[in-house]
Amino acid sequence: MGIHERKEREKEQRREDILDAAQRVFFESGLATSTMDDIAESAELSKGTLYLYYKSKEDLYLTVMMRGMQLLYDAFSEVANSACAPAEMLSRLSGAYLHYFNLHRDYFRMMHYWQAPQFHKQVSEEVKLSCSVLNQRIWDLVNGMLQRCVDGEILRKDLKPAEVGLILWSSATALMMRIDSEEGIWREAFQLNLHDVLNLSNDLLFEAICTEKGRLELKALSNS
Amino acid sequence: MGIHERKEREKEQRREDILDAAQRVFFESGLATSTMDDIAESAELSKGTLYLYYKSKEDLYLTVMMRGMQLLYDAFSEVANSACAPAEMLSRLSGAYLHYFNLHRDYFRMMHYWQAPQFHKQVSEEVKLSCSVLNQRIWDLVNGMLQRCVDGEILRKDLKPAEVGLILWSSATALMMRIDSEEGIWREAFQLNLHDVLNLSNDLLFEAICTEKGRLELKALSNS
DNA sequence: TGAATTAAATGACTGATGGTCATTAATTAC
DNA sequence: GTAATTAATGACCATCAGTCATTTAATTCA
Repeated sequence: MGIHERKEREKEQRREDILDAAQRVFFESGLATSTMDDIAESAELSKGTLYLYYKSKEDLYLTVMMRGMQLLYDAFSEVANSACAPAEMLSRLSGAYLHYFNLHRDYFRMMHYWQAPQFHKQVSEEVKLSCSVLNQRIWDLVNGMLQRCVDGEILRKDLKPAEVGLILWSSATALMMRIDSEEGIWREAFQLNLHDVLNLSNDLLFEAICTEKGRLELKALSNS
Repeated sequence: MGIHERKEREKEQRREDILDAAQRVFFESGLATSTMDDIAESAELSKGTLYLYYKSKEDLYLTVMMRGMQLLYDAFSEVANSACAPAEMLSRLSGAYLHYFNLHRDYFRMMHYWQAPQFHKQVSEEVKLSCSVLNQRIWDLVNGMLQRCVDGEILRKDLKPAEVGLILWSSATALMMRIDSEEGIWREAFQLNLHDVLNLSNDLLFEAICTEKGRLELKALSNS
């Protein structure tokens, strides 16, 4: 009796269709100015139906955001699974995040909301938990890679992998946020190209956290 | 004819009273769950009156936030005006930001909203402009100090002051955001004290952006 | 096949809340 | 003391997230 299974599939499909519609609307208008009626119209469903699949607008927003987190996970995963030396892996990891930012700016932007609970009003515990779990998986993946860099004597042994990851991630993300919302201002007021600043910031930090061996290998990679 | 002036003063006072009330409510509940009725009640005024002084809830929120920006400006200003050597000034500047974060966490938190326009819905152009101007003044102040560090051969000559400022600011702020909302998670999941990570991140960056002279003077300061 | 049952979808409705405006109250001017 | 001006009010409006009684469609089973 495959009817039950077919129905499950259809339900899952509907969930995805709604998410597609929500994504279109949120990408277009942001959280504040998107309405559930807009999303319903875009999905060609009634508003009530949206609520059969998602508990609140904020849950829907964060569920779209999780697609973005999953893409980031996949990108990092590919780096982690590529059989390459630690130094190259570190370089690729950093490159993957930059690539993600340029390619998936909309998802990147949504992640701020997750980071700032003071703007949450109707986020369900389930969705909060799902986000946390996915977030944690990304960090575990990154920390694993960084641990391999420590073991391979690319990163200084006196630094914990999580510590290094957090430092690199923080400075890069904060600069990306600026690029996203204030790139023009910084170019005009201070003659600064924020993409260059981001590269510089990365270079400085790598310089500071790598072993001598790591510095040499990274330099060799960037010259090749 | 002092009546007109007295009225101006009273109006200004009322504006401040409303802002005090808004601050109490926003600090207590955040933007999303605070209501204009709450603020009106806290101010012992009718809701209509609030709108004689502020155009929208979001304007009110950002005006409270600007108090926080002004406090930061004042703190930085004090550092800039203290007659001390560039190295000590740099050290104090960094310390002032950390002190600000610990002392004025509520204001610090509000600043995320300003940084993320995708969550704006009713922010007026006037208030946006005021925020930008104040923001710019802070950056001018910081850049002036950093320029003095370059001139005093504390900071590397090949780095633009604005570049250095942005890099230091970005990494510190992103870590502070984590401390504010996820301190417990990082302590439990990764045995990381985020305050230590923040210090480490600062040390690494200072190491990378200072001249040899600067490194020595900063080390001397931290030992004294 | 068709009546009975279950499941899915609907959209009119409710409640909350940001924002408005005609009216009232208070102050000032003459 | 009265007219004119200014400030404050709160009932009201509009929007929109979220609900639920009803309808529609699909499935079961006699």
